[in-house]
Amino acid sequence: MDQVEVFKALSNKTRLQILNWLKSPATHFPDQPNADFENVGVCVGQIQIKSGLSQSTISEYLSILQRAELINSTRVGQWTYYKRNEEGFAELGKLINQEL
Amino acid sequence: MDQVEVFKALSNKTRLQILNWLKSPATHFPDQPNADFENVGVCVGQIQIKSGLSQSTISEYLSILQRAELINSTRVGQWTYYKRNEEGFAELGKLINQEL
DNA sequence: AATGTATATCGACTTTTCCCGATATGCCAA
DNA sequence: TTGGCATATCGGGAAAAGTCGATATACATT
Repeated sequence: MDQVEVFKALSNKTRLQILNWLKSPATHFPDQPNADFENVGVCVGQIQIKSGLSQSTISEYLSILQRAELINSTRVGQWTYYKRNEEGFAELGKLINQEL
Repeated sequence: MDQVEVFKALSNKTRLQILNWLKSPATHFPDQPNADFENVGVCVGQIQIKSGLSQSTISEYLSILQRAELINSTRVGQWTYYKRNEEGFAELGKLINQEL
């Protein structure tokens, strides 16, 4: 886990918001069809709509968060679903408490 | 504590290093004269020398860290001493565990 | 095979960050 | 009060991040 990379990923209001939305997908994305939040998460399009930013920006943001190991993706057909990677958050907590 | 601001402050290798140095000042700054690390911390010049970056850059970095509430400063004569603000780190830990 | 939909990638432009050197400010000593 | 340090601030140039629209890719449906 690259420290600078993870903090950069967290240095943006929209990306922080996305992480927060993904904490309770059923609440924040009630319109996702065939929702299977536990297993796969939320698809890009839903996040994009809710964010109000462009499709390309959100796609980019999601890969930044993924490179930082804060979320995971699963491709199902033409959709890519993203969900939080709680192991990454645990590692981040340890980093803050022990290394910073 | 502004979330984006604190993560931006942490998004830089040199600034992370400074925070780490300030964890054990006696080890990292053995040459500081009249060291009173517990009370005031380490002065700008010592940090600047150790970092290898310019004086203006380090002064700037220290105020970024201070605005993020991660360090405190004390002015004594012509020196400004900086030390870690452990309350800020505690708050950051809480942020990660509870809000992110 | 052709079309439609979801996502990723590309190219461009703007804003922010990274650093520097030069200058200003504040404090101390002669 | 003049000169010398320590630090802060200013102005700028280069690199990175933010954000978009356009295009490419990948899959699904007809």
